[in-house]
Amino acid sequence: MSTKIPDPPRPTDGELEILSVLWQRGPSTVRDVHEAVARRKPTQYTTVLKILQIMAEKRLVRRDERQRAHVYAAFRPREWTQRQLAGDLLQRAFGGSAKGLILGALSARKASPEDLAEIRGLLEKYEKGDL
Amino acid sequence: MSTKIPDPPRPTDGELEILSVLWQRGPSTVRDVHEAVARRKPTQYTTVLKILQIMAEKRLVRRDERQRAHVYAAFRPREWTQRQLAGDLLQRAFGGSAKGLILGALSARKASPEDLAEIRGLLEKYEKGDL
DNA sequence: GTTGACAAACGAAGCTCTTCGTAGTAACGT
DNA sequence: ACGTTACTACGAAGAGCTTCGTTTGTCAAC
Repeated sequence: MSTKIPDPPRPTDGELEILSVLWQRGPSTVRDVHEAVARRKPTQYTTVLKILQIMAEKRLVRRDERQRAHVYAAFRPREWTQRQLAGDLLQRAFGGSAKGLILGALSARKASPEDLAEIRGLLEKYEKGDL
Repeated sequence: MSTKIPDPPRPTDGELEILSVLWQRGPSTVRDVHEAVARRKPTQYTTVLKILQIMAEKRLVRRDERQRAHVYAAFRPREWTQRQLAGDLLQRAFGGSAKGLILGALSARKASPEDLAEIRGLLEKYEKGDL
């Protein structure tokens, strides 16, 4: 019998910013995260710490307390959370129409030819059911 | 010289729910919106009213007060807001990678063959710069 | 005009998110 | 041992979102 782990809630803006750092850096101390965050936005060390603590309660991150400087890591893989967020927005703002969301994504930001090629690849994979 | 209208802020969850109703129904009274919302989630009339009032302040909706029952309408076209939301999530959660967002959208929700065909159409249009 | 209905407006409470100051605590160098 | 540094923990304030009860205003019918 497996321990049931409820899905974590949708991360807030601040939490997502921190998750992005963890996705990029891998398991990190508060100091690491703070440095990364503060580079883009003046932020207090304890603010980052507090958010990370709350995220740990919410199971958005996992905390390793074996060292004095605790090490935090994203609880779910990046892809999992991203899929969650995409699906959530899809549902809430696009009435479930993937077409609409993709149109929005394409028009909101320039995609390179390489991106487009990759996207085509995704479509083919998807049609074959490989996704 | 045109009067500058600042972009409205990103709608909250509750606001987006109401926007969806307005997108679907077009300009509506509070009563109309409330009926639509209450069908999916027990909600008080005055709650919907309050949120609509706040949305009017934020310029998320426009209010026509000529009738006793004020008529509310989305301030920006649906497509505009959707593009905004897609771009925002793209930036915040996918590091600007449209590929990632599209992958997320596809894997989060089943897309029909017709959808896929339309998406291909979008890609072609996009490559031609028609978007 | 008084009453009844329906609508907007107001005010407050509860909650979450964010932020920061401060206090406590463990490790380290001298 | 002592003071300094680095880190966690705690508490509270401020803002925004949501919710709802209550009040105010308007209109029409009698």
